[in-house]
Amino acid sequence: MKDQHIRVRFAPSPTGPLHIGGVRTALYNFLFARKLGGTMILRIEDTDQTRFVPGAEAYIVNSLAWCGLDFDESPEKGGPHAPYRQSERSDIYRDYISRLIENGHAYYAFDTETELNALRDQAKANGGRTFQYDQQTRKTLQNSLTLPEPEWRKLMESGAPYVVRIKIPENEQVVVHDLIRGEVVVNTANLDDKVLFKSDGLPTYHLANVVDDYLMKITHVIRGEEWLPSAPLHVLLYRFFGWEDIMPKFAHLPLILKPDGNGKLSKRDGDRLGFPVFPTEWKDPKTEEIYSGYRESGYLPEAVINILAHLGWNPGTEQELFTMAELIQQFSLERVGKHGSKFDPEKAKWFNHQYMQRKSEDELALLLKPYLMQHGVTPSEDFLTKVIRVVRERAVLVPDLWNTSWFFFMRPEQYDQQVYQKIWQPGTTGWISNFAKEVEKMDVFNKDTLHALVQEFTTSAGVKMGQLMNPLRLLMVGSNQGPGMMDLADVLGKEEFLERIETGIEKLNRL
RNA sequence: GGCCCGUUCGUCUAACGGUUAGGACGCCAGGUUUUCAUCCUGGUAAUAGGAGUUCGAUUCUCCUACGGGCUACCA
Repeated sequence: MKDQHIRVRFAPSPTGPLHIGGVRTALYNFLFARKLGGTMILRIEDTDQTRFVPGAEAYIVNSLAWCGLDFDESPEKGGPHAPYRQSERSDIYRDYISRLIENGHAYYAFDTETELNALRDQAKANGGRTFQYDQQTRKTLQNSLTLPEPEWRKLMESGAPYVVRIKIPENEQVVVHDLIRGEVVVNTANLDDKVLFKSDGLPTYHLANVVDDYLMKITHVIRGEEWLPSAPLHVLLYRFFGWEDIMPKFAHLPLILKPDGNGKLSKRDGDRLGFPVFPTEWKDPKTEEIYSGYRESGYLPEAVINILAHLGWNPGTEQELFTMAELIQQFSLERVGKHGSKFDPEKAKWFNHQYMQRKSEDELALLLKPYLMQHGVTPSEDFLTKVIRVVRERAVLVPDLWNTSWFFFMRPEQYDQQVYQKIWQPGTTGWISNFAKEVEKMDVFNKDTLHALVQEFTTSAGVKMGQLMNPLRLLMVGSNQGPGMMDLADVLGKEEFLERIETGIEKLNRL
C-alpha cells in the first residue's frame, strides 16, 4: 500500500458554481495527492442532462485555479483515462451495466416515475413512511424479476421506457471502512434498489462513479459526508463487479455548516448573511442573479485556502497560518475532524488581514493599482510606496487599500458634518490660520519637525493638542479617519498640507 | 418516520485514561495611536445529560437528548 501510486479525483457536477464546501473537498484531495506524490484528477459528473448549466464547468476550473488548485488529468488537459466527462463515456457504462444484469445483480424495471411518485404519496398518507423500491416492494412492481421473461422482453422491444436497478441482497451486513470515521456497518435491509441506469440511456452517479473510479485507478475517494449513506451501495457494486479487493479507500469529510442556525451551508446563505460562499463571482445564466465571490470581495486566494484548510483539519500544533507548501507538507486525513463546522465570517476576515500584512509593499501597490486607474489618478511610484507604508496595516480586505488611502490622491470634496460640529470651536479657524503661517516658515517639513512645531504652537497659543489636530485632520481627509496626523502630513508634503488648510477653511466657512 | 454520522468556551479547535482542560477568532478591560483602525497586555468563556468500566474518565462502553446528512430515473 505504501508504494502504491496515489490517485484521487475531484468529481463535481456542472450544475452551477462550486461553493466553498466543494472547494474544500477539492483542496483536501489536492493536498493529499501533492503530499504523497500522487495524481489529482478532475472528472466532470454530468450524467444528469436536465441539470446541466452552461459555464459551470469553466467556472469550476477557473475558480479552483484562482485558489491555486490544479489538476494532473482533466477534461481540458486530457490524460491516460480520457475522456474525463461522464457524458462522453456513456458507451462504457452500457457495457458494465450489462455485466451486472448478466450476473443477476441488477434488473430491468418498468415502473414510471409517475407511478412511483403515486406510491410515495400513498405511503406518506398512510403512515408517514417513505416508499422505497427495495427487496420487499420490488416483488409487487413491474420489473424483470416479477414479469415473465417474454413479457418484459416484449415491453422493451415495444420501446417502453425502463431503468436498471441494483438487486440489493437480503439481510447482509455491508462494512464501509472509512479513513475518518472507522467502520460503518449497514444492513442491506435498509438499502433500496437504486437506479443505476436511467431511461435516458445514461448511468446515475452510483454506477458511473464506481466504474470510473475503477477504470481511472482511483486509490482514495475523498468526498463530502453527504455520500456516506450511499457508500455501502458503492461497496456492493465493487463486490458485484469483482473489484472489492482493489476498491479505493473512502474518506467522508464533515460538512461546512451555516454560521447561524443549523444545516449545511447553501448557496443563498452568503448573500443573506453578508459574506461570500463562492470563490469567485457567479452570474446565474438563467436568472441573471449574481452571487458574490471571495475574489471580488477582496479576499486573497491564500487566505481563502487557509480558511478552508483549517475548517475541519488542524495539524495538532498551534499554527494557524499556513502557506500552500506547509499545508501540503503537514496535511493528513487522520487529522481531519469528524463533525461539521460552522463557517465563521469574522475569522475569515482575520485570516485575510493576516495575509494582507504579509504582502510586500510592491505587492500591495499592485493590488491598489486598479483602484487608482479607476479614479484616474497616477501617483509616482515613490509617493505610492509612502502611502502604502502608512495605510497598509489598516487593510483587512483588498478594497480597504483604496478606502483608507484615497485622500492621499484626491482632495476631500466634502467634510463630515458630524465631525465638524463636534470639533470645530469658535476659535478654531483662527488657530489654524496662525498655525499655517508658522508652517509656511518651515524649511524642513517632516513628521518630526512638524511635531515639534505643533508642540511649540499649542503651548504658546494655549490650545490643547486635540483642538488643533482634530480640525487639521478634518481639513486633510474630510473626516476623522486615516493614519496618524504626522504621517498624513509627512506624505502629503508641505505644499499640499497648506493648500488643504486654505481651501478647506474657505469651504467650511461657507457652510 | 427510517437509516447513517456526529457532540470540548458564542465560533474554529488542542489535549498516549492522569493538564490549573491549551490555542485562535469574537467579545470585554487597560495601554499605544491626541482620530478611526492596527498593535500590545490582561480578562470572560467549554468537556450535552445519565449510567457503567477504571485507582482515575474530555478520552472507553451503553442509554437519552440535541445537531447534521441521506431517504429522486440529482449529484
